[in-house]
Amino acid sequence: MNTQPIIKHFSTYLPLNQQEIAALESAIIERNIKRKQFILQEGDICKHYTFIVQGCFKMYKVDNYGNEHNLQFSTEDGWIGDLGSFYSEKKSELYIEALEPSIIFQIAKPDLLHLFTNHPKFNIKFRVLVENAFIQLQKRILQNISSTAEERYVDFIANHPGLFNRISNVQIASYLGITPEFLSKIRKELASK
Amino acid sequence: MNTQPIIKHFSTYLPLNQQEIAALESAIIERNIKRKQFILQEGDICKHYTFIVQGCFKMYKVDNYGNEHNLQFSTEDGWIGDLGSFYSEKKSELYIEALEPSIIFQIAKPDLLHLFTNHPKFNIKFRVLVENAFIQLQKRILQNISSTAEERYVDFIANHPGLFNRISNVQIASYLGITPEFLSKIRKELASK
DNA sequence: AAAGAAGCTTAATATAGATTAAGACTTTAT
DNA sequence: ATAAAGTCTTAATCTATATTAAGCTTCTTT
Repeated sequence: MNTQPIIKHFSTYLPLNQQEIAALESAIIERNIKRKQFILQEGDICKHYTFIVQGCFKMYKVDNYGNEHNLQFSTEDGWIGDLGSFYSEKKSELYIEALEPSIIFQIAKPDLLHLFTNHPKFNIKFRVLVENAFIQLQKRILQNISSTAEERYVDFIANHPGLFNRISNVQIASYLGITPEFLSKIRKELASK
Repeated sequence: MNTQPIIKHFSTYLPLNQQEIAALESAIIERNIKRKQFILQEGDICKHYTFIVQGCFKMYKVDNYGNEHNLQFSTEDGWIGDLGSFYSEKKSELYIEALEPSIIFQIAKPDLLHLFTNHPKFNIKFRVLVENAFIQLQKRILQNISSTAEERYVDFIANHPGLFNRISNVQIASYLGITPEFLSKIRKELASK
């Protein structure tokens, strides 16, 4: 198991010493995930924090009409998981599914709590991780309550230059909260400008 | 200065010892805020984490057309602040304004970082605070991309039983991302059901 | 007490975005 | 290699929500 990607991920923010690296390595499990494979399904309890070494995932909810609504995408060097379910240990309402063949590292809750207790640095790193994710979500909420679909699409493309060539417009529409047909219309209008 | 409310707030989650209470007390500044008074304005850097002892605040953005969009309300026993500006030390795009005469405790950034470094318990508490806020925001995003305005209003009322009698419908409409006129129409339809 | 500001509602009209349906194209699985 | 599944687009029609404007009511300030 090549743990370099996650060690690098942590060390960029706060360098880890040998002890901390060893503790981290003993907490992670490597998994290979196929395209379309789920790592979380509605009704499951989310038991792991997942770090993506390679690949791409979507996290979404299926509503009462069977429609999917994408809450989040994550790729290399990012994290994914249903924090609500993870901490409350209640059933999740979300699915997490691989959009590409992927390699992930997972940390189970007891192992994460052990890291928090014995190596304060991880506590800090995860506080900062969640703070940053929170700040991003706030921006998205503001956009959702104050911008048109076209503005949101333009902004999504600008802020996710990597993703745009990697996932389908159907997935992007679901993230923006619009139908694929309307996204197609928006793209046509933008092209003619 | 009666610091009981904030000590109780922390102790409910993780009891504080005498040392920690003393450290917390020396970090906080009490302020009385009048109705319509700002504790943050666009262009300011957010220098404090704010705990609300009594009263009610809204945090909002003013868009290019001069329209306000409410991102968050907070009341007694809650926190408010622009975390993005607080941690990045960049200018905020948000306003935080009292909707009622209020009493707050503020912790300046150096004092908070000092607490984080010297009393790990605060690190944990603030990680959990942000995690919970993050989980709530995720639910709100899901609702925004998957529900009608009527569903969002019904849900807002159900989840904020205290607020509903306390703030105007204009403020609620701004939070939901709709116009006050349309909210009025929704309320009429709900009443006739 | 009076004046002004803010809040709530109604209604007519306009627009953003959804729905339905269909056809062409591309990718994936057998 | 072929069928099946998924993708993208177009267009017609429909619906949710915005805009504008007006009138009435309730707070807030002097």
